[in-house]
Amino acid sequence: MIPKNVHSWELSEDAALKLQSDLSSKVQVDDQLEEVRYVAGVDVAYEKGSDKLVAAVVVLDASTLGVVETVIAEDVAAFPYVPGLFSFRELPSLIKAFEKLEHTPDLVVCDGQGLAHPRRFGLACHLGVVFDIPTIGCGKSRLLGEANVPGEKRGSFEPLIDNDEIIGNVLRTQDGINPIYVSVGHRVSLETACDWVLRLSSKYRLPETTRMADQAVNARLKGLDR
DNA sequence: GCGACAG
DNA sequence: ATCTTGTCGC
Repeated sequence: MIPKNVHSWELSEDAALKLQSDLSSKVQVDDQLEEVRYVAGVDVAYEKGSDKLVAAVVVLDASTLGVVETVIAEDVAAFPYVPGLFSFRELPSLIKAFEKLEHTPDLVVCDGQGLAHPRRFGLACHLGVVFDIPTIGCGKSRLLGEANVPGEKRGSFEPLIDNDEIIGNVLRTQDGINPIYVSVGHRVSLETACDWVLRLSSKYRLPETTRMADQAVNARLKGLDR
């Protein structure tokens, strides 16, 4: 698939900050989902001592959760890891992978936050706006905000709050297992986002989409040094 | 000034 | 994210 909103990735940190503020106005927070036939997961992994990385997008059939397509892109990170500017490090590689995709996903589950971000423009929002596609932010840990501890049962959740604003949900996907952080990426409401994440996390802590992408990325990483 | 800080 | 040792659970 082809990016709809493109911009330069050769940016200083200051320019990246400004771009986030500008692009954040393009994020859609309401449900604009078609029939969800394909759900995609994305992940990136790094080669130990270098900035070489592998990005993967895995498309699953939404009803059977079977893998429909897997694409990989090898790349070199050109931006450092800076909390709050995460997308400028990983998105260029993910875009290369998406450009190889033959199936257009109806929904993308991202590995990182969406609106639960200092400028309300985490990786999930950025990816969503670049392709103008529905995305969900799904993080293993918290970047920003405060929340009560959700109940121990799968499906329990508590709002994640920053500045008196609900920026996401802390969601328990498995009984007694650490909850995860779900937030809106683009064109999906928070309620719908949590519904999907819960549905995709019926067996493990993380969504099946994320697990498949992680698996694809690490398989390629091993193949690199042989 | 000090700590916190997606991956 | 990646590295690492021991421990627990299926």
